[in-house]
Amino acid sequence: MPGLPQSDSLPERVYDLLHAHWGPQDWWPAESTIEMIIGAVLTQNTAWRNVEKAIEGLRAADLLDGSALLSAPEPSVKQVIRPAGFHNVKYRRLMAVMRHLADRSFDWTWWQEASLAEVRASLLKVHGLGPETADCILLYAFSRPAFVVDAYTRRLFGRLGCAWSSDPYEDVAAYLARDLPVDTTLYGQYHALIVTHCKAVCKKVPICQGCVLNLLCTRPVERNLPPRST
DNA sequence: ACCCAGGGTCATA
DNA sequence: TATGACCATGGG
Repeated sequence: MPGLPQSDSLPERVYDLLHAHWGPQDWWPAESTIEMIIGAVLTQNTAWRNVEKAIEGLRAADLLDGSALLSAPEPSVKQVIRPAGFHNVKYRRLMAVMRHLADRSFDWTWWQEASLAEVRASLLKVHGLGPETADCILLYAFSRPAFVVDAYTRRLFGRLGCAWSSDPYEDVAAYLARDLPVDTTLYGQYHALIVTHCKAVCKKVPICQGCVLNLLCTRPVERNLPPRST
């Protein structure tokens, strides 16, 4: 209906409500690019407070540094990251990422200047970096407009009637970003707001009383992703 | 004694 | 290709 005001899409409405309620989020909590990347690996399926302990341990040991991490003794690194869990797996993943970054001498020029698709593909080649971790790094370490989809995102939109539980990551991201401006700051805020919101009120057990999205929650409708064009 | 957390990989059917 | 097990620790 041309001429009539277009109603906002669901992702836009959710963003507006979350931003109005929780305010601007200060993300990613890291003092350097390498610290952000290390944190992105350590926080895989792990509560952030446990990651903080590991990161502070690394900081105290002067290990928030790619070269230092690569040359540090394996047992000592594992000991320090132990609070973040999965230390054997995460040690291997950290080393794999650091070696990958060492290929470009821990210089960020290429990461900042190559196309988003190229950088994403490069990150995904690293064993232990999946789509979510790669997009977090793209978004928060390299300020690229990569839309992050995590379990909270699926849960939150699931509450709003979106039947996405098993749709591919890229499909969900493409749908959510479709009606949003391509904007790094916006994407960064969006992901942070979803995490903040879900940690507070959108737990696995539904708590929709008093939730800021209650207006949207009241009448869940099946919202399936459109069929993939390819 | 459960369940959960800012995922990803691998083996199996 | 689609589930399930596994990885490990700390807090509720």
